[in-house]
Formats: sequence, C-alpha cells, structure tokens
Amino acid sequence: MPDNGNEIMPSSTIEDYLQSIYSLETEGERVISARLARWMRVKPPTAWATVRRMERDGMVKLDEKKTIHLTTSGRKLAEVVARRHRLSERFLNDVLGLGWAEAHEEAHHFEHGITPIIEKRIVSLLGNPKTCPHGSPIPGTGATLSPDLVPLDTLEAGDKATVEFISEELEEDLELLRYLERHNLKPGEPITIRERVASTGVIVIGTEKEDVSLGLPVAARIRVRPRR
Amino acid sequence: MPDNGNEIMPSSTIEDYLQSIYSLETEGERVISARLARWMRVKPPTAWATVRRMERDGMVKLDEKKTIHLTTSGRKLAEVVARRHRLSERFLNDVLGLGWAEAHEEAHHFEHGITPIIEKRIVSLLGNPKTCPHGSPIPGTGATLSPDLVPLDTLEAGDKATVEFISEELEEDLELLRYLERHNLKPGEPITIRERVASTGVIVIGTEKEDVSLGLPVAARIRVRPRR
DNA sequence: CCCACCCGCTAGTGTAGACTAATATCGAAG
DNA sequence: CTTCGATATTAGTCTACACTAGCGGGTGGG
Repeated sequence: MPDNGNEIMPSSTIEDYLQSIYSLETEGERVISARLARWMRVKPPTAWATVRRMERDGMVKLDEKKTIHLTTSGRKLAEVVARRHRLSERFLNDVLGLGWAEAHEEAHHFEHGITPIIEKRIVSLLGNPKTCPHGSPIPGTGATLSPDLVPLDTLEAGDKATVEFISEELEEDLELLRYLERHNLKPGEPITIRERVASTGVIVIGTEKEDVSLGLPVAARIRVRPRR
Repeated sequence: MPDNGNEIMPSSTIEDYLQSIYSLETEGERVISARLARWMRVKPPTAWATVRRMERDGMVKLDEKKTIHLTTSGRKLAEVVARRHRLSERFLNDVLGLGWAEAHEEAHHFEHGITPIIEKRIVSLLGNPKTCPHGSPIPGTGATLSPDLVPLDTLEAGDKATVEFISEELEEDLELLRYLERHNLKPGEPITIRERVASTGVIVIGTEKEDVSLGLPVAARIRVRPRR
C-alpha cells in the first residue's frame, strides 16, 4: 500500500507506547518493558513483544541493560503523539469544559481522532498553548520541562513552592487525579510544606485552603518551583 | 473482561460497517456485502467475514437473498455511531471551520475519538443541531429523512427545487464532494433543471451562479424538495 | 547463603481483520 | 443456450495484539 510520501502511520497501540516511552524519558526515568506493561495495563510478554515490533520498525533501540531508547525517528513520532495528547487535554479542558481529572482520561480516546488538519484548527482556536493542564510542555511550541523544578518529595518542612507539573504516569490513576483536583494540587497553586516524615513515607502539604497528605513516591512525580 | 454493565464496545471497524449499513438502509438501498466491500474499500471476502462476525454478535441478520438487515440492538448501536459521525461533521464544519467536503473525510477519523461525555459537550456547544452539513438527519434529535424529498434524477427540464440531502455513500468520493461544494450544490441551495438526457445519462442543473452537469447515477443519490 | 521477587524472554494460543486464489451460483445479455 | 459478470463462499495465509505458563538470571534481605 503506497503511503503519501513515506510517512509511517503507527497503530493507536503503538502511539500509546510511544507516548509512554516519551514521557518517562523526558521525566528522566529508566524505560523498561515491565514498566510499560504496568502503564499500559497489559501483561509483560505483551509489552515486550510490542517493544520488539517497535525496534524492528526503527522506533526504539534497546541497550545492553534492556533500557529502551527512542531513535531519532521514534522521537519525532512520539512528539507528534504527545503533542496531540496534550493539545487534546487543553481543548477538552478549555473549550469543552471537562474537569481537570477527566480531561486526561477522555483525551486518551480523543487524541486518536485528531488529524494534522484538525490539529491546526485546534491550535489556533486555543491560541497556541504551551503546556497541557497538568503542566507537561506541548512539543513543537519550544516549551520544555524547566530544570529549575524539583520533585516535591525533596522539600523540607517550611519550604514554599509553586506546583508546576504532574507526571504523565500519575495521570493514569484517575482516582489520584481527582484527589489532587479536589484538594487543589494543580499547576500554579502555591504550597507550603508542613512536614515530611521519611519513616512513614508521608509528606504533608499546605495549600491555600487546607492541608493534604501524599505518599512520597507520588510526591516524587510532582515537580514544583521553590519560592523565596 | 468485565464491562461496566453490559455495554458492547464495537471496534472502529465494526462501527464503520454499522454506519454504512445504517445509511444504505435508511436511504432505501438493498444492503449486500459486496456493496459494503466497495464502500469500505476492502475485498469481498473481508467484508463477508466481517458481516458474519456481526451476525454472530447479534448486530445483523441475513435473509435468504443475502440482504443484510440490522437487528434491534444493531440499529441502536448504528444510531449511536451515525449520530457521532454527523455531529462530528457539524462540529468540524461549524466550530473548526473545515470545508464542507473536508468535514466528511476528517469526521471519519474524528468520530472514533468521541466518548459519550465529549458528545454531550459538543451537542450543547453546537446548540442541538438536527442534521449534518450534507443533510443527513442526526439520530436522537427526532429528525428523519422527509418522504417529500425526491431523487434529483427524477426531475424534468424546467422543474425547480431546493437541494436537501446528499447520500452518505456519495460522500465517500472526496473528489465528487469537492466538485459539489465548488459548484454550490449543497443543502439549502435553490436549483432549476436545465435539461435531462436519459440517453447520455446526464442531467444539467442550474444553480444561482452557473450550470452544472451530473451523471444520473450520482443525481439519483441527491434528494431535493420540489418547488412551485 | 539462599530464597523470594522482579525482570527478560520463549513458547504456545486466540481473535480481529486484512489479503489471494478459487469455486459456486445466478441472472442477464448475446 | 451459453457465456459473461456480479456475487457469495471456502480455504489458506499473514500481522497485530492480547493472553497463560514457565524458565533463567540477577539482586537484595533474612
């Protein structure tokens, strides 16, 4: 089947894998197939076989330690996919008025319906947004994850900061996302650390309205900009 | 895999078949698998196997003459799919400003990204439209194809009418759709028949701006409301 | 030191959805 | 009447993507 030019048209399954790999990679996490399996809610052999197909098709490479790395063309594809996902979230949130938590879930489906033509129209309708509602930069806008941001679990009692970014991986947990939304832990919100207890693995965060407790592994995937 | 309740989630392939069958049926055409194969641009055995799966799953029944009929549950599913498709066309046309011809093509992808939640938001954004831009009624709004409409190929020279409806099947031909758009043969447009030559199979239609020639088989799939 | 757990990886299975090649049937047109 | 064209149908193949079962290798904690 002759494509126009030599564009590759990955299936929506492959699009999802590309996006997961891309997010983990840009968040500085080690990408292994077992982790993808958890993310995608499939069994490990399924994820592994899919990664192998992606390797065969030149999207990723595996190193000796089985870490998965995007190739140049794989990264280009992944950026297109991530861009559509994050634009979808913005669109669903800003134009259709979906809640902050729902926007991610629905965008998961919605993104696959977006063609380049539709993407263009949505971009201009939204006025060229730079990030998704959860703080991830939208590829192609020049925005990147600022290195000034620190994981929330590194702060100490008394520290002040502004929430800037929720990990894409956390977004897969709808319950958690709703919890964060309900308690106002969203990009732009100012917070103060009340206490951080390594032994119990809990960090207590003060928002403008109330105090919220998070487990440290969760807090590690939220990034904030320290203030003062 | 436990669904919420007992909702069936057809694949996007099945959704496309349902939609084609539904459109042919409501336009009063005989639905056979060879015709679906042409519509879906697959080989006959592929379409046949898919129809058999749909029969197995209780969406359609085949009669002795191999005509395909939607079952009650199949029709319900098909209406949901057609509704999303036509709403998508309206959305792409009215909100994102896509051309009348492009809207159909893009809606083909776009519709699969629409969940019930998103559908609700789009409906209220659009203000409860009753038809798609090509005149097909949107299921669930109470609108139906009026029986007062007649196929364009039944008119004689001198007859006046208003275009009301372009067959969904014609919409699959992007070139034709663009041609109709360019020459203003769209729902709402007033026309006068200049001549109709059965022997050459051509009908010449006068629009407000110019005269347009169509083949009779094409004209047969356009419906108009006679005037005066 | 060994056991348990996580991970990579193989083998084997099943389903959806596409294809080709070929046969069967039937109606219409020569 | 026979042949041609459209259609239905079977058989066989292929790929993507899911599953289960199970093996082997490393690593960290008892």
